[in-house]
Amino acid sequence: MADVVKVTLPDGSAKEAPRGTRILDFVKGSIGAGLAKAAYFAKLDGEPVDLSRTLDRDARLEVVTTKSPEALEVARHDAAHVMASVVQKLYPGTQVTIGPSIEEGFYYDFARAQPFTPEDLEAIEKATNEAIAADLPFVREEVSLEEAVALFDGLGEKYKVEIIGDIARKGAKTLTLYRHGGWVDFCLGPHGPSTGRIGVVKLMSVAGAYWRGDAKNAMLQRIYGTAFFDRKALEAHLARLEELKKRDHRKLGPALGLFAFHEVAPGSAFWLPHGTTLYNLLADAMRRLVSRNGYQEVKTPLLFHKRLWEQSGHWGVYRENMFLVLDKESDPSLPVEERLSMSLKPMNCPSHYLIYKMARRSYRELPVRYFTVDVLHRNELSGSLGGLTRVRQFAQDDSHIFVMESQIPDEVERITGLMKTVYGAFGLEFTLRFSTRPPNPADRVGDDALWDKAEGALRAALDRLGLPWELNPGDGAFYGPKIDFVVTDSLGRKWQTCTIQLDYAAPERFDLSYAGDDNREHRPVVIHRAVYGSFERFIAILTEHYAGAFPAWLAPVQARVLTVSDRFDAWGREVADRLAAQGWRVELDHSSDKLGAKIRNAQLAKIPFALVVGEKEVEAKAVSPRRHGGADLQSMPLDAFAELLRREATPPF
RNA sequence: GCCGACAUAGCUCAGCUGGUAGAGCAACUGAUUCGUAAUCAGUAGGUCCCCGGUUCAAAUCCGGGUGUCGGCUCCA
Repeated sequence: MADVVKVTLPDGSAKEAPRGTRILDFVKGSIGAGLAKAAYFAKLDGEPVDLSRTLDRDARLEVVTTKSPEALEVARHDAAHVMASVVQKLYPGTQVTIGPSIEEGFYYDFARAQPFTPEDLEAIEKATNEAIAADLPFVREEVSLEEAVALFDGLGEKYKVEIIGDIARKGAKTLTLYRHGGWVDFCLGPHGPSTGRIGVVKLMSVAGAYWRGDAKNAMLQRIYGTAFFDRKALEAHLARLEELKKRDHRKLGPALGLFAFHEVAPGSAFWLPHGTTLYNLLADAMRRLVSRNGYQEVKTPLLFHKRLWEQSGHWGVYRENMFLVLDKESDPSLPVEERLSMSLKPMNCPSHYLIYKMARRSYRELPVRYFTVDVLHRNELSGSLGGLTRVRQFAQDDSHIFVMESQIPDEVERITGLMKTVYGAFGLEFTLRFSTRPPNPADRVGDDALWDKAEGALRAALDRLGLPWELNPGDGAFYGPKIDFVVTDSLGRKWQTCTIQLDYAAPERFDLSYAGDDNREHRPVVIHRAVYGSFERFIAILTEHYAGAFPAWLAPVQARVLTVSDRFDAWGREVADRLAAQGWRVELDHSSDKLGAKIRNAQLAKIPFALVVGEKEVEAKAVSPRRHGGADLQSMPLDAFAELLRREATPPF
């Protein structure tokens, strides 16, 4: 066996090193001191490893420096370890569980009878940063599972012992320990070289979290934090959080008169005049779009007898989420549970199936596309309600499309076309995620042949679209595979909005059929789809995306006329009236405020156009528009402004 | 639902260890008639989330409830 190993670098060049050389020493000696200083961890043949590991075989070596997002991810995991060590020092008797790095930071779950207070958090943060300053090396050690159990059992860490049991069941024989200072935890690694390299840690919040996320398990204390290599990056992150807070639809919605909540109706919004305008504009635009695309709008009952839900299967699996209603003519001697035999609909699908069944269908009329904007109710857990994104009452731009199997690819393409039109109009990027059958056959209906067919059809449709998509194996609905649209807003946040779901099960349950060209009965396939998703959630996304400054076509008030003084109110009034008569949404500010104040108020109300009217404008029968955001347009005749509105404020679809 | 925090005027917030509730903005009234992000003065506005308890006395302390917010596996 040669006592040198060949190390291939990312640029393709190869170097030799004595077998057993530490990666960090190799980098320092054979590549450069600068890289060694910036290095955080490394990859050997693509596998992440500590810099303290040795080169024992020929391998490709990639050095990951603190410039890489991957290094930050590792550093945050390092930070979780350091914080946990500090917590155990400060609060003896606290047990550790898990502490992963997450998208914007890290968390660590602790088992401790007493919750952490905000003051505790401050103390922990301070001590964590002190431990970082102490620059303790992370030391890796591999031990047998028996040794590990003995170690953690001895420390009284019963959650850790439980995790080791899981690891043993997965077939592992050894465990890697990481120590810093006198503290020890186990994890896959890698870690950075030492605590000092982490940078700066900021603790964000405490929260309860169930062990393994299951409400049946013990409640743990979770501490969320984040870490950055330098303070500046941390401050940028905190500034971004501030910006998010400013854009929060829960704040902007009531402030702009869009919607409000009241404690007598948790989870159900009151739509105020401006919000109702916005809601209706979105609904009207969608109605026009779908009616041009072969959809038929229908309205169905809100209240149904439970027999419908028994047939659809909801009564078994979804009953917890439905609002049940007492049938007062039911037998009073029956238990209340049985008298609650009516329910508010949580979904539109079954009623669309019933409409489909109200006539005998021919292959000639497929695809049949029903569209409904009706109020739906779902009884979400009180603790999960929040703003417009998690509500109990909402409406979807919901459709169910009945197709022959051969029509699936065309129909999916057609639906995706709608998505492109709509999301393009809002400047929202989206990516596609294809979810396939749940892995456990017990969690799905239909045999493998059916699933093969359904997945094949969706995949074929995806390929034809030519849009990039990623696979999300095993995440399909129990009745069929689906395509999810993940939208990215102006702040880079991702939202799962609409889905296209193939459903082979519902046609069976409801015995749906159509007469084919062979004059025999066939089963159609149902496609569930929504473009906005729910109006409530979509308005929340748009509000934050636009920071409340909606484009002119959507703005509840499109223009506000500002008179320079009340000598010009008559022309101001006429401007407002004439624009309103043409269907534009206009207000007049004839208060005795000075122009500067009127401008300011119009800006704060995020109205797209402020129309200044003074002496010049009266003489010229003109207005001087000023865009939200400050751009001052030249004075123009009123008709020219109306033309500008026609160009900019007409719904794009 | 569970864990934690919070709840004072329309909004943003102050109100110390218990002693008759305050500011700014908004609103209203008056004056001002003004050219691109705040004119001045005055007036009014409160079930201190709700229900109990302790106390001579509760926004404040205690208990219960409601609502809101942060969370409740991105799995060593």
